[in-house]
Amino acid sequence: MEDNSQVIDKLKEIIKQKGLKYTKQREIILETILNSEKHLSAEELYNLIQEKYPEEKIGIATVYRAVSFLEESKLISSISLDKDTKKFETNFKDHHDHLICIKCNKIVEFVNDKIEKEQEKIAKKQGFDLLEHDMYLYGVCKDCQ
Amino acid sequence: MEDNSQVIDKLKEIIKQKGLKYTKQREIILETILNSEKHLSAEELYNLIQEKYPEEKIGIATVYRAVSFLEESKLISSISLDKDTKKFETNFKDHHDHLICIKCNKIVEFVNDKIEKEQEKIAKKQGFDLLEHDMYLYGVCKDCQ
DNA sequence: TTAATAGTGATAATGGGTATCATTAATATT
DNA sequence: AATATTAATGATACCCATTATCACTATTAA
Repeated sequence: MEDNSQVIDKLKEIIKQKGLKYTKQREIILETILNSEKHLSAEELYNLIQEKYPEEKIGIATVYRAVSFLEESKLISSISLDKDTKKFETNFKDHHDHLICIKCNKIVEFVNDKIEKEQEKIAKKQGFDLLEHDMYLYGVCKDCQ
Repeated sequence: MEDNSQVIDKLKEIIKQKGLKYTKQREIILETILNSEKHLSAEELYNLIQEKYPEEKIGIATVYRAVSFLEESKLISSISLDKDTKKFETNFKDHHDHLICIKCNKIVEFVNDKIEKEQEKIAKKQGFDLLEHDMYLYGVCKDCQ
């Protein structure tokens, strides 16, 4: 996948720049996140990898370590809702915001130009050069009402 | 404190309406949250209460139960950042969003009606009943550019 | 090829949060 | 006011996601 290899190159850069070591495990873990349509918990990542790369035997501790490293390196982000464990997604999808059901934790992603423009205005008015933002809307979805 | 007693009245109402029982413990826990300037974890709440109400002996389990009940009742909210445990604050402060400078960490609070209305629309379109939201804008402030 | 050491896998340990249960206390009824 | 009902509490055992430990492996630089 064209896009993935660019992100993986970033990982290589970061690792080299920090004087660390590039491992197959980190690559597989990052790639699995890149290929996923949805947010994945450490546990889900672990299971997915066992299915998809049965010849590798990546331990759950390595998954936790990698995910922590990748987040620190700003290649992925996490959200943690309620009693659920933390879930991860790549930072290299098109930008989107989140609408989250507080009952079933379903996540709907969306983009809204009006809001984006308004944010830009707010920042400008305060003299800020706007770089990015996070927006989470919390509510109850149709199924859970 | 004038304000607190109004919120405590709400608690009494909710409890009566649900056919539950009003206890000193829940009142103390809610009051402690209302009086705090900052977000408190269950542990911090427990310690604060032991200091401030040494004659009471409120168990940590009761703190967890109360906090969970209060959040469900929409009297308080929680956030959980990073590896931190969940922290609670009253819902009876003014709502605001955050504009944050990534260089000097300055935080500017703001409210924007247009965005609030747009959020409501987005949620409605997806069939969600919107309850609350978090919005963080990240950028570089004038002084740091 | 070798040396140095970061990374890994297995698993023990940790700790925040929950379940259990005997006891206490709030409410409704008499 | 006394009583019956049952929700709430405190103490603590328990659970389970995450982290720490440690012997071993694999990557990098020389």
